Amino acid sequence: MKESTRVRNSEVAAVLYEVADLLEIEGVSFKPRAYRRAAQTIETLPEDVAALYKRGELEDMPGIGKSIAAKIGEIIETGNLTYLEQLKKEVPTGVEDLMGVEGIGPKKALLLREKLKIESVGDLAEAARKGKLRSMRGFGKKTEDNILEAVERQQKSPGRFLLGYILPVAQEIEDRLRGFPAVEMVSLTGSIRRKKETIGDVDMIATSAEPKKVMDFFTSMPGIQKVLAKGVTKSTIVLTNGLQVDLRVTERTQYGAALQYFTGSKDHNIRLRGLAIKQGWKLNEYGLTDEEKGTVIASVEEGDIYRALGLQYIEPELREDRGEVKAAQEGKLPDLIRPADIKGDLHVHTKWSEGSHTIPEMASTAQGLGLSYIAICDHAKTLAIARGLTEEGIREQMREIEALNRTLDGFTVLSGIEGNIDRNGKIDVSDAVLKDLDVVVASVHSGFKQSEKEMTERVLTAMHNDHVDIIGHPTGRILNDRPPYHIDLSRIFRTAADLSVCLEINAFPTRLDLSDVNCFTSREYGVRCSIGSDAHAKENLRYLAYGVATARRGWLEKGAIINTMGAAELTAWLRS
DNA sequence: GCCGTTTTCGGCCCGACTGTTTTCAGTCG
Repeated sequence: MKESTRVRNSEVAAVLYEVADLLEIEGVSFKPRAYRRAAQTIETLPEDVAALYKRGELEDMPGIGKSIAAKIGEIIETGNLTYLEQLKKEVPTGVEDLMGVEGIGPKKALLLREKLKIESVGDLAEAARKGKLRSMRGFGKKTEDNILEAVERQQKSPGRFLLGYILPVAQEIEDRLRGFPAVEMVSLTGSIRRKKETIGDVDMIATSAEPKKVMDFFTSMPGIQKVLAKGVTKSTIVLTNGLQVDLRVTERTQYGAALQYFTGSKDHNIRLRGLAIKQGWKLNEYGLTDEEKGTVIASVEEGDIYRALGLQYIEPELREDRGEVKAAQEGKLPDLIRPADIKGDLHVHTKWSEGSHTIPEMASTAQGLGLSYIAICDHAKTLAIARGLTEEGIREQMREIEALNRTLDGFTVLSGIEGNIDRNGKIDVSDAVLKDLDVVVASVHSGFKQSEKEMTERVLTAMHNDHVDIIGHPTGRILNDRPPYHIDLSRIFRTAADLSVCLEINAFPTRLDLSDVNCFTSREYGVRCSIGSDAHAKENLRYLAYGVATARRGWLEKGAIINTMGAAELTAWLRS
């Protein structure tokens, strides 16, 4: 197959996801889940789906049977899927958009389209303002008001919230609840506990003997824009920044079950329920129970539930139904990297280029965070916009670092650079300078529109430069803003493993690049990664934790991450 | 549409809350 027409795994997955969405609108049961599961399998495939297809091995993959395999074949052969085209014709235009509005599901969306000819969110707001919705069965004045408000919120909303920016906000609410006397235990749950890169809303649970008091407290905290729901055990608020927060209150004896249940993911829970059903048990937010005998098997602590189901404890970051339940059954879960394993930060900017703080300021903040080294990796000359360093500048900075290191105790500053990879794969710093630096990161900062072949060759060329240690933010994506550039990651992974060049897990909240899914597939190749905060100010150094979270979501162990080594061991390894 | 240590057909998670209803459907997670 020609390079230019090669269908990417992500594109095949996207088609399957769309089929799932459309089937869901049509009210078809079970099939949407089947298509989503298949899409997820394709997404996390360590190799090209086309290669698998050619070998006739598609049906060996989890969630892919005869029917979906044939459809994937059609996508690969023709770039199209007639089944999807047909579904698109069946589902009236606009219905998908309408379902994006809070409180509108498939039933209401179809009804609005059918009865009122509403095709867009704009139409919907217009009709609501004119009071046209309340005439329809199942709609009333209240529904109309809520829809209007939901549309307004949606229009103001910045999309999904980035983990790195929203976790501190969520933790503040958590602390506030913890400080309320009627609250016993409190925890974040949902996607924020699983440390997903973006968060739709924040879920939390608390235990209390007086749930009503807790609900009153929760729904009257400062900074609330609207209370969406307030019940005895469950309430939902919207903060002034548009963030939605759900709180569930349970009894202390059911804390573990609630924590497990509300942490999800949905697919992970469905799999667990399946295990429970096989035992003749039932699993819900109140506990794992044997209905026949009327006994509670586990509910107090989360770990009890996994144990009772015959599983190793599964860390929240792994609960995405990517094979973790099977691995836990077999006792083969990875021993995930922990934040405390990280000894240093391998991507730090300073005032020398576009950073806000000096080298000593960054070093002292890092030491305060428990790190024992940082690598100063400012931009080089090509990035004039970021005040990139000339070669003389780099030499001068190296002298400052050397002098600083003589004054530091128990901490080392490594000299480094974030070189720019030009369109031909050349680094904008000469070998003579590169060879004297401790750490060389090389990244793509421009020419994102190159073809996949060009981009891949470009980065491979950079990797073949003997002095390059790390490829920075390897896919160039910016969350909520810029998709990854087209690059053949399987070739990058293979070469990274062959040449012992590391791939960065850039921990900056807008990047998280490599992504969790990329990390997951990289394991198959034996790639080593580095985690770097890409800090542009001392306050950013804490972002390192989000890189660790991404690595954990990608099943990575300590050994896969080079900055779990101490400074001496690391520099020796980089030189070898 | 997939799957299987109850297996090749019959399952596939389940409860809270809202707003509309007069006993429940729709939505959400």
